[in-house]
Amino acid sequence: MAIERRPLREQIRDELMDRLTRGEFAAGTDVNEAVLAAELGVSRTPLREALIALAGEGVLESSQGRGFRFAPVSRTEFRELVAIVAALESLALESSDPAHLRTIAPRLLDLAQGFPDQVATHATVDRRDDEWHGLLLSGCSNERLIDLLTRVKAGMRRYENLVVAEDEPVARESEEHCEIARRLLEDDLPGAITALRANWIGGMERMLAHIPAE
Amino acid sequence: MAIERRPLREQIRDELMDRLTRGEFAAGTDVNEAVLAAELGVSRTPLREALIALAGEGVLESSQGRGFRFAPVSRTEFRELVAIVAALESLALESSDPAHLRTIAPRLLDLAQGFPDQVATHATVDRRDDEWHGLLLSGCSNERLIDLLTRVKAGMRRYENLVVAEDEPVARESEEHCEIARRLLEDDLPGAITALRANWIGGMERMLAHIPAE
DNA sequence: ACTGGGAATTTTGTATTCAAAATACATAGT
DNA sequence: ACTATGTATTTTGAATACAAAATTCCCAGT
Repeated sequence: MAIERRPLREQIRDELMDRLTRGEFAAGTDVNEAVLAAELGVSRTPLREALIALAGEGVLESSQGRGFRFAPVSRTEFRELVAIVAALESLALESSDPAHLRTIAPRLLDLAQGFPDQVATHATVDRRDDEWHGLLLSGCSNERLIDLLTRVKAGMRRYENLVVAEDEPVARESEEHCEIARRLLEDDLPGAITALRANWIGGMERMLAHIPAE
Repeated sequence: MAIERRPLREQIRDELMDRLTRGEFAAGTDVNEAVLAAELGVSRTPLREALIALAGEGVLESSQGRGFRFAPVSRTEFRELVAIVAALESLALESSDPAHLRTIAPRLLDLAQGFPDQVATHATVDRRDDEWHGLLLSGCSNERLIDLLTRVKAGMRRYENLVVAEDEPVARESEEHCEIARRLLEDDLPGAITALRANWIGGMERMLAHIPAE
């Protein structure tokens, strides 16, 4: 077994993202470095390094002398982020190998239809969604693009746990994914991209209902 | 006069980007933290914070125990970055207020035609180009997008000083900018976007000639 | 001459300390 | 009672100190 040795700052970053996804940090609240460092069992140095990395992704904000705070959420910013992700995923799809897309299309369709269970925690829905989009983009060889997408999506993570209960949205999302997969099956890349955009815009509007007006 | 007080890490980051743009750091070379910190007259702590921020932008890479190094250049990565920037600027243009675009179009045209001086250092050409694109995107209200573009472009900065001498490219660039401006004057947003994409792709190909095969 | 092993040295990663802001608190004055 | 001002406390920002790798260099052995 290859023992893994990653810098503490990266482990901390991941741990913080995990906690953020679990909704442990309220948007807009300050980070107390000493307290958080103690809680994680590390010193402030690597913690601050992790905080700076997260600030670069838009997860945190910082101001002179006042330290870091979890970035507040806003409808405007959410719309901005969705527009960016939609454009980037479109680019990723556009620059994917068509042959590969055809290969994964059936699996995408399966995944989209496959889990019709109504009872699903919000976290699992999101995880499944991430997985689906991950597969969709698996044929994109633009590494910087994939990297960028990952980071921008990290910046959106804090919006995920704003939605408390899911019901109709799951079905819609699933239907939209099917639509995209079907387009890919038919080798209709432009159609797939349009459907993908619609999926993001639609998901955004469904989500917006849960975000308080700023 | 309001005295400015910015964190050291940000000043260091800017200084490093400046030096990088001036070509003081060769791609692929290691950063010696102690030496660089001494040179800048700061301690390693804020320097490392700046390095981590720059690593998040792709300017630097890091690996466990081996510290930071300036990211090597590659034709592949350059193509990836250009594709990303082209897509993001397209989105920015697309989501700009058409009225505002019409307003700035004459100025864009002026700027594009205005400086036909053959003798221009590489740095001034780049600065002028940045300025032009900055004006082009000045009507984009998507702050996160502008932010992201700035960061991705920062990651491209190290490619700029690979070009040693300019000659024909300047004229081409200028001509392409005119084309974009003219489209905007005619309220032809889709046409402007297409021209913008062509501008990026064209600039990329001109640049690629100067990047050694990996 | 070349390879392998093992100190010595350098360099990074993390913790701790120190200094300077910012915040909270208390007290005096109105 | 409220504001203002000065002081204590907390918290961040930066520097230093320490520990753990990684690298270098040297020498023995083949």
